[in-house]
Amino acid sequence: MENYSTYFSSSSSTPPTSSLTLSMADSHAYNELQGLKSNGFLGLMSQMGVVPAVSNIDVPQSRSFTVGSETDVNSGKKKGEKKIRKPRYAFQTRSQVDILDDGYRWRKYGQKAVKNNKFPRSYYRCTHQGCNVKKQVQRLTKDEAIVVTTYEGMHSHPIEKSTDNFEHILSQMQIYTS
DNA sequence: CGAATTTGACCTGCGC
DNA sequence: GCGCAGGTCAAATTCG
Repeated sequence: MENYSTYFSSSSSTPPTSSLTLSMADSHAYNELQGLKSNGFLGLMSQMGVVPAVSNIDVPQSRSFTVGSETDVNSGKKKGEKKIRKPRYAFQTRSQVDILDDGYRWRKYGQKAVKNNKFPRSYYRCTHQGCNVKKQVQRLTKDEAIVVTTYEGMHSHPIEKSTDNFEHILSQMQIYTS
């Protein structure tokens, strides 16, 4: 069921916010694309010459995106290891479905309703062992056609499914890099 | 039968 | 210190 794509073609009467809006959380600290070279989805984008950009995501409530801070989930007691920065990459995608299959296998582990959003936010985790990549999918309450997918972490394993399909989808999308 | 989803509870950080 | 909001866990349930 590859229901995504579709909307990307209708670029005629759609505002700049439509299509795909690529944005990086906290470019300030991660503009070096550490490890972004060839890691599945993100790597794919860098191959296409996509440059991380900010200021594309227009979030009225900054609460929605806690960017600029390490998502260290170490509760209270941390092992005192090196500060592992946790970059998060947000993607605004115009799609009618929430599930944007990027080739990896995700297991949903939670769903919460956001305060200023009438739509719930879904939390996914990569099912690969040792792969702690997380992603959360959220829909904008203003434009329910916009789905924001936030990736957290990097995959350290090959994609399980054929990327060809996704590449094809990407080719249909317009990526704004400002 | 195993894997993935669902859903409420629980935990933690932050603001007041 | 309390309450709110976001994030995660885990048991039960459903699906393939």
